[in-house]
Amino acid sequence: MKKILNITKAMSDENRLRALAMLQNGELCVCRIIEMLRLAPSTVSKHMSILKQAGLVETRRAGKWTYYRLTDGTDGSAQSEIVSWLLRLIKNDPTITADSARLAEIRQRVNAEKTMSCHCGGK
Amino acid sequence: MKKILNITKAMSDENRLRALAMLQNGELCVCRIIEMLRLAPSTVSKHMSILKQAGLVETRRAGKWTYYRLTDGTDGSAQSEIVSWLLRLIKNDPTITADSARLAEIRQRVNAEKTMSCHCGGK
DNA sequence: TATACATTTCGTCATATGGCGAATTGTAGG
DNA sequence: CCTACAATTCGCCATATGACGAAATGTATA
Repeated sequence: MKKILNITKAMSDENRLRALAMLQNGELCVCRIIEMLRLAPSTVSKHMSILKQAGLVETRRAGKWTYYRLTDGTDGSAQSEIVSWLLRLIKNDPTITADSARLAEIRQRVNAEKTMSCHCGGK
Repeated sequence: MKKILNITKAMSDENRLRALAMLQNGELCVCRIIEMLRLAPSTVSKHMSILKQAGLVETRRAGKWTYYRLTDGTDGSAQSEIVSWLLRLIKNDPTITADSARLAEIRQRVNAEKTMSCHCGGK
């Protein structure tokens, strides 16, 4: 029961849903998610840890960066089922489509800055 | 988004999950749910209205009683998918199995009291 | 209409949650 | 080692949530 509540509680916040939706297109480092959600780093970190605690996302450390990705859904686990349900439902939400567009821009910019030392927000 | 959050928030409370699980075996009047959850009537009423608002349950009025049931799942709606996922997951939870056992007792007692005027709790 | 009973609504309280900035931790590079 | 930067943890605040009892509402029946 505790486990299920972890999952449903993790899904019951708009910003966390937005983060999950963003991750559909592949892993993102925290700084990118911060940029997308326009929230304080500490806030985003907390959100991501809640998603991770629920088993909905996994992390990969690469140097100074931590990359988050959706938990692999090929195992038919409870998490993967629910996440695919969720993502299918919110796909057409205005907020989500706006996020997607902005994320595409960010990916382009990041790509262009590949050679620079700072990949994060790069002001 | 609002709609999805209504659903996920509705699912992110233990007592509401217990109520949903109970309804798998058929509709129940509020007084029975009160008895199962051992919560104040006002509290249970609030919980049920949240589930109804999310579209997870429907009501039927019969005289003084209001019966709640799971929303019909034959339409392949978002709600029915998520509820079946949820119920499958919590089926083996200790709290839920205990609830089921107690519900069976209550159904028996109620059946025995069919001829009495008060069907609810019958102290 | 008056009464009883099931349910809901309202007002209140304690706790949970989401937000932030400051301080801390971990890692790469000078 | 010392600095810089990504990310997390901590402490605090405002709001949301879940609990209750009291009062209101709806319905059947005397």
